[in-house]
Amino acid sequence: MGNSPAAAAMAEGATPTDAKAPRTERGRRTLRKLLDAAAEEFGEKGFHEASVSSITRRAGMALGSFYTYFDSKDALFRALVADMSEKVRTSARSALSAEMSALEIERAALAAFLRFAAEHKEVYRIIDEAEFVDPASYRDHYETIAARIADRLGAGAAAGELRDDLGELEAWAVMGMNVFVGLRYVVWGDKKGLSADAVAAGVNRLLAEGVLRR
Amino acid sequence: MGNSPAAAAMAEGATPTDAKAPRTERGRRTLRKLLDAAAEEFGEKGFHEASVSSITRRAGMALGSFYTYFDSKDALFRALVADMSEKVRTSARSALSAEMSALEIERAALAAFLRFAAEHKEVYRIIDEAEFVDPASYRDHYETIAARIADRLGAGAAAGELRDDLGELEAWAVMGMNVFVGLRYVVWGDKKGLSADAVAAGVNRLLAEGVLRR
DNA sequence: TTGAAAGGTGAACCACCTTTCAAGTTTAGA
DNA sequence: TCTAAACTTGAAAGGTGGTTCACCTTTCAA
Repeated sequence: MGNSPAAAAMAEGATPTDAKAPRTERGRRTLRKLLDAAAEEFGEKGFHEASVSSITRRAGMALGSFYTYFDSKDALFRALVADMSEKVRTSARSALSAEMSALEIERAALAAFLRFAAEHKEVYRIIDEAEFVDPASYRDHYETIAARIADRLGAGAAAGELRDDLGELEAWAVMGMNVFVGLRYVVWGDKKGLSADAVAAGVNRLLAEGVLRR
Repeated sequence: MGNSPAAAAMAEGATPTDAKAPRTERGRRTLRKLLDAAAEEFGEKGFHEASVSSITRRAGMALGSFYTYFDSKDALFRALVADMSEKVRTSARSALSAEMSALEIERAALAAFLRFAAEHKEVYRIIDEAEFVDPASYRDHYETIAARIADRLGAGAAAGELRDDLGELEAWAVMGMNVFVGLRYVVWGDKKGLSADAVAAGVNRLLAEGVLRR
């Protein structure tokens, strides 16, 4: 939140028309307030319950100003999804380093994602709702992440650490595990639940050993 | 679709007031047409884009008749979620038999779920949208399924086949894998994609062996 | 200093849909 | 057969909230 999500949205695949680029410093500040307010509002209420007037109220500006920055409520939502999607990917990637083993990489990526989700519980709601408001972004989000996981698995295989028959299917399975344990232990988790590291460790052991008794 | 979803909804935890029980044969037919039309409409358009008038048009009846059977659009949606949720659980359970090994049970459950999803692609949209329209049902749906998976894993451990430290975390991980491969290969899958059995086999191998090269 | 562009304002417009209702038709059981 | 209850009908009430617009204020480069 706060670090120019519009610019991030532009850098990604989002249509340039999603946000109208402000030309002055004041304009950039206002756009940022709008995006932050929208993340809160959509996160709390969901797309349809959220209202443009409530978002502008939250951002401390008049209703009409909204349309200086976005063509529609939908366009705002699309910009937000692109931004969140980017942040999710960045959060996982920044936790990785080259000297980790393939398994450590998966553990670190999941732990980082879980920590990010804990700080930004809105991401789940916002990205999930994109399935209905902006299906293309939704699909794109998960396909991009799956592709990244598949790459990591491929690299692990090339290094001789992982099975060399891992592909897209396994990448989607790993992604599904990660998303669902995040939903359960981070978004719905109570205070005394498992920590991000504990969850990541458990999932990692599943990847390493499977479920069979040995 | 068609086998008295209202009754199923009642049998489950859904509020009895979600659907008003018809008293004549004609009424039961009308309620069924309404529920089937709603499953189509919500599946295609999502909750908010769907309209009561379009649903009644699809069902071939007057707009006003809707309120003979449901108090609101929300109530209809709730009844539908309860019904779909029940069907998902039934589909997996009916594919299992006692003489299967723990691993075979997981494979069969996933294959059955995938086949069900292939025939009822609306389930994904309807259940996913419950996150926004009826959060309690959404959470309930996944918690119930996770509990069932956890039970199966526990039984496998008791039989000496599976690790005896598998719990809720692993159940959520398995559920996540299943849901996501279903999304990718069934809901979004093209004609020439992997079959339900091929997907289930791949996921099952992950459960059996993990990702490490051996 | 100045004026054109950028940004801000909020009342009002309007399209869309859920829900109601009063009046008709059908069903089922006595 | 008869009648009360069940069911059907579609026009219209009523609410909601996204979007527009004409006018005002601020910014900034020349």
